[in-house]
Amino acid sequence: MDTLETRELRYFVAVAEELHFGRAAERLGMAQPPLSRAIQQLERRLGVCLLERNRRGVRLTGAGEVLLHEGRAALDATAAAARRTRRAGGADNPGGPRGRLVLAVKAAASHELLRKLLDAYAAEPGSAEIEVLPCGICEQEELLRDGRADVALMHTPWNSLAGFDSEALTTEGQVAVLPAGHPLAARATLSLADVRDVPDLPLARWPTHGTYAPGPGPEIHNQTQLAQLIALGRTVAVVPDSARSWLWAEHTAVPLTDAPPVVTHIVWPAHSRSLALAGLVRTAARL
Amino acid sequence: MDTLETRELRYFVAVAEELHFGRAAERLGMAQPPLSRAIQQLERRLGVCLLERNRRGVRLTGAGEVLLHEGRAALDATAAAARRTRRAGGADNPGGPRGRLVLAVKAAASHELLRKLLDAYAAEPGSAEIEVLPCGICEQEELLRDGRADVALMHTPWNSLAGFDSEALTTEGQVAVLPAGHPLAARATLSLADVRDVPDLPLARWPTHGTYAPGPGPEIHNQTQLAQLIALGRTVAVVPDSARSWLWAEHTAVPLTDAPPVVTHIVWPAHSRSLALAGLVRTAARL
DNA sequence: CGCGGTGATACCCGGCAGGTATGACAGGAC
DNA sequence: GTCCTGTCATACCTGCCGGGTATCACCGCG
Repeated sequence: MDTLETRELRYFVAVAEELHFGRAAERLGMAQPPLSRAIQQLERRLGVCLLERNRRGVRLTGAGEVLLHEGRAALDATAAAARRTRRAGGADNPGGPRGRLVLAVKAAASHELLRKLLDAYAAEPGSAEIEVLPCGICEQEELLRDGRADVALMHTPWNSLAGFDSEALTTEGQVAVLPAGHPLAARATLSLADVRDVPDLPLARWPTHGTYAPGPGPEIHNQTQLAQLIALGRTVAVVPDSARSWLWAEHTAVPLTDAPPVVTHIVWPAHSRSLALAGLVRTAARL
Repeated sequence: MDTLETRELRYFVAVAEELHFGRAAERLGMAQPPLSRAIQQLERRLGVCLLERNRRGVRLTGAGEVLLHEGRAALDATAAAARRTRRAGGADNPGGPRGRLVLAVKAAASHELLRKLLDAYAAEPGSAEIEVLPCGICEQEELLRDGRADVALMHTPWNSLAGFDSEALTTEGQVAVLPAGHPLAARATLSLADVRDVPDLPLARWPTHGTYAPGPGPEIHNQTQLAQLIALGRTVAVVPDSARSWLWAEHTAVPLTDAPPVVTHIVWPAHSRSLALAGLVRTAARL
């Protein structure tokens, strides 16, 4: 009578994202009429109008917005249930590996810490196998939510940690990375205002969920590209202390006095009950 | 091919909780054979053995345990999606009430704070209607997860806050509530060890998720009952400072020196995006 | 005024969810 | 041993509903 099926949620999320029944149906691999009917049924069953059909296109109502957000969360949760169950399935042999953990890390961040953590955990008795999944910083939350990863190393203030359990591991300051020859590179320290307003060195921009904030600086896709652009004297970047390990000879790092400190956390889904995960977190907390 | 339907999750959770196909089928309002078949299909599709069928009864495998936990979370999420969408449906008229918020509070806790919060929020321009949902302290987390409530006032260390966003509001100490005539009632302060080891006054026990921890003290169902048992000289209780407001003349409250402080938080689902909720949290933070 | 593009409707069909009847098997009472 | 009982699995049937195709109704636009 009143329990949503995941099929219905999948359909609605597709329509709400495309705002177009035809395209949504194509994405779902089905014809348009059954999709229309399914959405109508959904609206009737919920007793709520989800979409506003103007003759030209479709718009979300308030309730539609709510269902889009909540539905995505629910779909993530069911996908996570399936994935984690599948992964737990192989490890039914007692005495064998106590499961496998997937650890999501931002590519090339916290090398040092990651190495120490993996070594220390591998030395624990009865430790599980750890699969390291490199990814962009914005994907980590999604990976944890939909079960593709079990645990992640995240960095505030960039990641939000909302909805997860976490434990802080290390704190570090931030530095400005400048071309070695630049006048500012001679300074002992800088402030954020200093590096934001250099007319010949616009601040590099990183993508957030695939899109770039507006600004004069170049759009950065990866760390190598950033390093090159700095070396060429085209931009400046603000990065955590530990990033000094990948600097070139043509780079100079100057400490920033007023940049927010970067805290590395180990993060996992709040309801997790995995023994292997508990062991990894305990090991991390002892580092 | 690989996406779980909520129907399958509902079925599996029922079987995993009952550990008995017949009873689970009855609970689900269906016959046993289709249920058996559905679970077999689920196992085949996941490629994982979930249940160990010994001729006498059923047991969960490791993967089954995982699916029970994750599946419950997924079912809660879909139920929350349905409920929140339904509730958002009424408020489609712009200019009308900006939605309605359901606030879960432990019955009879934080009277004072609640009153101040409701008054302050009602005075805000454009504030939503607040429905107060009294409940036991253990139900609050479930209510938030499955969408029956949007926001709650919780009290650490009893509630866990894991998986939610929260903001601390007030901190208070705890007191021991004793019969007025008892020798300990004459003391200016007490320690936890003092009240735990009184032979004639065993510490009252509150239920946790419907069950009681073992111990000598009486099992308490509600606050009135507790008050009466204390007045009769049958038990002693440890409660937050603010509970002084409901004490009887026959009660004496003595501050505890080493009890953990009780922090009242306002708590909401981490992914919530409701304007009304944001307003309420802002109001609470200013108190 | 036709034409293209949108979502809705009408109708049909096949698969699968669900029911009933029954089987297979283990354990207990005697 | 032989019942009987309680368990889950199998066999088979049926009706519903999810999905497909064809078509309609409507609007905006050249």
